[in-house]
Amino acid sequence: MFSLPRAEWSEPVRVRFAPSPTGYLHVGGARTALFNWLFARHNRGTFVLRIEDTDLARSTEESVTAILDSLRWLGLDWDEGPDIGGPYAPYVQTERLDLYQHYAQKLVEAGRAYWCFCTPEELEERRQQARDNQEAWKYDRKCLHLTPQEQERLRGEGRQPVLRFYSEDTGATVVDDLIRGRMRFENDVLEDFVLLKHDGVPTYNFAAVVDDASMKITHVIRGDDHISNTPKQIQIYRALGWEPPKFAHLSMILGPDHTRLSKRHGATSVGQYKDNGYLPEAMINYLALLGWSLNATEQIFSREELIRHFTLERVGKNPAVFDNQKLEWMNGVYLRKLSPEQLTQAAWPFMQAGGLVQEPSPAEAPAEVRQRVQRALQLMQTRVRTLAAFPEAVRYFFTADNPVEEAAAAFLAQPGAAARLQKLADRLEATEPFHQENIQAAFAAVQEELGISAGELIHPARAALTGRKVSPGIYDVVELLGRDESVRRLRQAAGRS
RNA sequence: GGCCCCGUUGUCUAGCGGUCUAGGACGCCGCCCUCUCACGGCGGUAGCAGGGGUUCGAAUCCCCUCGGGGCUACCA
Repeated sequence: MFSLPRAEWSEPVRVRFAPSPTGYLHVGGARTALFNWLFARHNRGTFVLRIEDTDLARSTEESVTAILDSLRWLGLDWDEGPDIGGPYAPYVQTERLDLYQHYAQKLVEAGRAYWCFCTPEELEERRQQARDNQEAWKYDRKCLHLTPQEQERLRGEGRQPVLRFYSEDTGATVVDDLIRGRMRFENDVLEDFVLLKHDGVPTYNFAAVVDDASMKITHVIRGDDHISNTPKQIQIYRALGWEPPKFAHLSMILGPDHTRLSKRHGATSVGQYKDNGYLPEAMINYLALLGWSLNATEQIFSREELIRHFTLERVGKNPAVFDNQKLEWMNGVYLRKLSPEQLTQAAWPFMQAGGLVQEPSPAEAPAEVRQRVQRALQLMQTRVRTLAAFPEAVRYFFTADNPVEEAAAAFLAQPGAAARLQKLADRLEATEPFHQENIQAAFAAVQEELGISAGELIHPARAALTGRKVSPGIYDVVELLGRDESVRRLRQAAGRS
């Protein structure tokens, strides 16, 4: 049985991720971007990146850069966007102001929009009054029937009007959501919302519609905080005589307290996860599972597998709590998949930040240093879950005088410990060549000579060599430390105990 | 308050009327491996929000209640 190529007969898929540059890329935004990207790639469609910077007060250039950086780090590449252009450029809303003006004019001409001179203060007053009377507030259309003369007069007074949409009074707007099914909204609950702000800049609902339509977006996949905007947008499409795209609303990502995930819950930006030592592959995989699943049995998916299997039908509709523990576990899974070279490359910046290496990259380090770092990282590869944990985990391989943990000190304080360490030092000093097999033999010889168990020698040795109670296998530790350093540490500890 | 969305173990989820004494994953607990820790292997813990229907039969369909969330801006 062959499956037919998907969506081959209909128009090619075009989706977009449209962040507003008012901060960093949030994991919720990243998940939305990911689902759009997966949908586009799965359907061999186009993934568009558009910057929605109509909030002049809060949008910043730094945010744009940060968001683009995070998307690149995640490997979510776009086919059209602000930096690379495309057939529907520009991809930044503040560079498309003429377009919104043009369609605003069309709406005015069609009698579907009108100028409103009410000031925010006046509106607030009336809103408050409605609240006091326990009434639901909806813009009262005070300015709907202003004559041209009255409008002139108000403008003369220096009032800068907003443009309001004349929304439908009767009937209902139905949305057939690809994830949620049919949703129905009574039109009379919608007020005449603002299309153009007093400075002529469009509001989100207007700009998004004009752009989605003019950019030929076929599927709008976004967070469910936009569900209540959808009927407004559909009405705009209708008023302009346009065919609305298909909608798919993703449920929110929640914090542990089941409220919308926010800074209060700790790390929430993609950049923070990068800085905290997470791998982009792990992040992608984890985010994909937040709302999507193939069969609930498989958890680990490569990028290619996600693309191959991703469909909107398998996206769930219930909100998901972001689980840092599972992300961490998954990061560990991906960490263990890395080759020694990849591991070294990935962990290097953290090693540098931890002060264990000087060079900014493995390529710039002497081969000997590189080898040593690589080996140390390998020894900890199954024992650590984030890249950021490496420096602390391997520190004693790189520093001469290491603090001795309390638990480790107990091993050194045991009667006879000093003699054992002394003997071990002597043996190791004479071990040649200094490799695993011979090192193990040296340990065995001391044990036999002293008539003690492996643990009775190894535990104090570990304490002496690492200052810790736990470490990688002791023979690995000794080998990497090298003969001179191992002997030195053993004797030093023996002398102290 | 109004409108809308959602509701399977602590968390992510499978389940689309019978194969469910509800499966997988994270977490947690125990055992094995073992020089410690981790990895790995094995096992355990815990759930269909509640109540009414429909049906021979409901986690699955309908209604109500309850709970959670979102929107209700000249923010997106």
